[in-house]
Amino acid sequence: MPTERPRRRIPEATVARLPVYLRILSEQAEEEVESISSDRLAELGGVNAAKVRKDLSYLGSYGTRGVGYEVAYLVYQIRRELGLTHDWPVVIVGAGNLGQALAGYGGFGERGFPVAGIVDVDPAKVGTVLGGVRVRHIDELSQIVQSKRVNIGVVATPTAAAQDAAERLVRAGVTSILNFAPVVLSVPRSIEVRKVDLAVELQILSYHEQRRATTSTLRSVSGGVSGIGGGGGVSGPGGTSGIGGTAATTRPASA
Amino acid sequence: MPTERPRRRIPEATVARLPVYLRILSEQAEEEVESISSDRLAELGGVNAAKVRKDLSYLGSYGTRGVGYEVAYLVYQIRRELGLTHDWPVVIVGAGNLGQALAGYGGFGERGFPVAGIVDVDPAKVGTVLGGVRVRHIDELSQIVQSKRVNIGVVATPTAAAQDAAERLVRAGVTSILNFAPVVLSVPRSIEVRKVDLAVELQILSYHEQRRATTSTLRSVSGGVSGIGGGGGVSGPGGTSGIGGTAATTRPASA
DNA sequence: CATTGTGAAGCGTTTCACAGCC
DNA sequence: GGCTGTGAAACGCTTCACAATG
Repeated sequence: MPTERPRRRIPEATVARLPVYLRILSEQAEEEVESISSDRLAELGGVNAAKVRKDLSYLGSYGTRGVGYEVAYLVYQIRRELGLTHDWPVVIVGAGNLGQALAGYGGFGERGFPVAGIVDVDPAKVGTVLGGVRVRHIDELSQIVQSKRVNIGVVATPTAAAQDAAERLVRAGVTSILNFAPVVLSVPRSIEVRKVDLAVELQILSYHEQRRATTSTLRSVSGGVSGIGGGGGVSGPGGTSGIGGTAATTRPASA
Repeated sequence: MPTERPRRRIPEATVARLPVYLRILSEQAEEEVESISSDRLAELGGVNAAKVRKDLSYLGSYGTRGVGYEVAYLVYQIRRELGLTHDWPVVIVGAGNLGQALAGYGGFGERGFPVAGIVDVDPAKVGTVLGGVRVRHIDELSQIVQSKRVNIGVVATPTAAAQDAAERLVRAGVTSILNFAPVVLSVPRSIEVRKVDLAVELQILSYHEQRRATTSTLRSVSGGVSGIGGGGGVSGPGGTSGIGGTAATTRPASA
């Protein structure tokens, strides 16, 4: 049993799906499922089975032909590959609506990302407690990052303050940033940035809604919606769904 | 001046970037900038200039060679293409931490997505007011969707309740869903679903952090971080940044 | 014989490079 | 001269199809 690290560079698209497999596999493990086929995993994840196999193949060959994958082992391998063998404390900048929600949302800590601290510029907010974490002043950012060994920062400030927040995070020593503000952050190339823009997501939906209305002007206003919750199929109309962020073209499995 | 609708199908990747251009262009318009080149727009958006030009070309040929694009006109074209010529009221299911933050976050309404309603199963939450909107019981969902002509629903429930929420939304007549719960929703193919999973984003960052640690064990602990905020360059190390969700390979412009 | 693992084909996206135009 | 618009090349991701195999 070789515990060697896979040398290959894993494609970004695959990296983005591994967390989804991981969640599904963890659920299966809880339900005492010991083995799973690529077909089943694909069904649960709303993806193509070939994609699942290719994705998993980047981790190494951990399946058994004719049988499937051992759930527990796969969970272990994915965790290792994603660097989830230990916790990654995060620091949140901005204790507004969003920052509060993030701090209060238990799912972060549960999934291995405990909130090491939350900071704000506004002295009025300092001292209040959110999700068990006391809000501290932004000047204490460096100290928090250093003492708690934080690598990941979350920007949850208003748009105007986001760039400054990012710069402070970088100066404090953070190397990855999750940005919720609708701006493109300017940071050194060595810093990994991911952006989540809620308005953009809605605007993409708006595009499809608009298209629906334009493409075929004739259409029964609330056509055949039903047949929900049946099998395991998933997904939007050749659009984006469970896995794959922006460019997943998913089709239901239809067992 | 042809106001004809572009016939071409716009690639999904482009659709995902148009909102970003739109935001930048709107900002430029506010600063009284009348004309902009693909180079400048690329710089501000953290993308390649060729990509900007190709993206905009799908809208039609609205630029002027040797000059650039007229900001106001481009704003108008992108809005039209994205279906943002009118508002899209949204309904939020789930008045927990996240639902509250979303309702309280003014940015939604400002960007053309007013919160038409927020519902919850918990009677204790019904009646409370969030961001100016009173929480109503989930049984009133259909009525809200019908009377306010809502097309877009937001799932902000705990994981366990998400599938039910989605089914209710679909039954109520919603045709697009923005899902914040970490599950793959099973809905009819005709429904457009987009998913935002905060834990997944963090896990992707974790992967890169882990990789950083593994790839080259020798490295100055807090190497050359500086040179921030200088020009207009952007982006991560060949990874994801401003534009492009999952698969943007951005490189700074370095004027 | 069911299911994995994977070359190879297919497809969508990005980038290049330059002709076309103001 | 500067900048757009776009074929064509390059790239990465997805899907197919089937040989390999427990």
